[in-house]
Amino acid sequence: MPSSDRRLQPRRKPRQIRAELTRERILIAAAHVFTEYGYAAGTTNRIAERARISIGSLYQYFPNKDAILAQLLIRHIDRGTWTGADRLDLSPGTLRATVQALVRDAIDSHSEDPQLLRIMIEEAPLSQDLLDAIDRHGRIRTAQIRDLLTRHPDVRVGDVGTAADLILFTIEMNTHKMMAAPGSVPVETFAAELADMVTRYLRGD
Amino acid sequence: MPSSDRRLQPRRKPRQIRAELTRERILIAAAHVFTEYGYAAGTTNRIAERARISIGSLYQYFPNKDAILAQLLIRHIDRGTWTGADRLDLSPGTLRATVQALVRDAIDSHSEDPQLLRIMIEEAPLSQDLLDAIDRHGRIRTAQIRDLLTRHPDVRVGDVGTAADLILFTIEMNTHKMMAAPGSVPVETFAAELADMVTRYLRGD
DNA sequence: AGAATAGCTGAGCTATTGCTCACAATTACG
DNA sequence: CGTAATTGTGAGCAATAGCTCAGCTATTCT
Repeated sequence: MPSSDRRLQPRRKPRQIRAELTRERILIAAAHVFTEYGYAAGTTNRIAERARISIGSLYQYFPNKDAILAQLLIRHIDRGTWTGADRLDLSPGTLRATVQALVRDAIDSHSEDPQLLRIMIEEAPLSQDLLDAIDRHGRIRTAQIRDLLTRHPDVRVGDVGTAADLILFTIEMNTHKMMAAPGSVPVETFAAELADMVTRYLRGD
Repeated sequence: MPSSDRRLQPRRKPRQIRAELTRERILIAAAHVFTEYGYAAGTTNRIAERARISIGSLYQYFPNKDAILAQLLIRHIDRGTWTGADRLDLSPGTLRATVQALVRDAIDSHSEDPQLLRIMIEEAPLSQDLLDAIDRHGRIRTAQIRDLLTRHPDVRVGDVGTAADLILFTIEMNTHKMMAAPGSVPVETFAAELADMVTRYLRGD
């Protein structure tokens, strides 16, 4: 599934180890700079400075600023610390535990660098390709959850598709908020309440 | 509670009707331009052009670009089509209806211009004053909901404060998503499921 | 070693943006 | 009227951004 957007492709493929290292330093620096300054104020010159390479080098591996952030986001999506839905427990009486596993997954995927993730999602001007990639990822997850809801004996909701959308988004956003603005409520407490809400919903009274 | 941030105050107070009209045209144009181009690409010159006034006039009523968007957001907050919590039904067996009223409020406050609201919240560099205003508004709502949860006979949750935070945010974000990306699911269906989820949570099994 | 290739540099070009200011036009008011 | 106050104008300034390119250095290959 190759990206069709030329504007996100590097102009040169690194052929030496040195080059690969430079590319990596750029990405690491970019993550730091975006986190610290946000996307708009995270200039390419600042990234190059932080990576201790010249601005010219940066533009040998990334055709433009967007491509740098795109690469970071792609990596985050691909890494996907996602508990395969098929590995989740489907026996009766375990719905609560199943939901808790979902919540934990969400927390895990946010705990690495919540600030950067927030910037990538909220501030960045995402290209159509990126949006497609995110969408694809979302569809896969939704399908998995829908399948899980269909097969779990304790689940009683009207439309499984709607329910899957609803709980995925709810878990995602609440986790996102919790990680981005920490301190207001203990993580464990909030996670437990969140799991409660979803569980009670799925059990259908 | 006057704003202390000088950078958001207009430099001149309009004294003639003509001036008031100009100010209004700027705000209307800004709403359109921000909606169409986003915040970063919605330049002040574009706003002036659309309002059919000169860029100089724009800067007589707003000290900078941020102030324009701040004014739009303030207005949205102040308008607040908010069903007073005290007007909500607290008699037993009506929890479902009460929650539905909350969901409807959220939908109403988003339906006017969801795209603009998204931009204001997600793209704009909000000043501390703005953030404070939003925070204040949020606290008031949270307090109202907490009060409601405490007094409603059908509500059975552990910590009322956490529950209030959780359901307000969940309703807000799900509504936000539904209005911003329309078409995927019928609004009524989604709203009903959302209300179901919250209701079942609050009833505590 | 020497040529060829790959990688790196950074001054500065081009484009754009938020915003100013000297001035003109309009309105208020005696 | 005539004068002062208010409102409106828009060329252009200063700052900053993304990005290029001519030339340098490092590595690889024969």
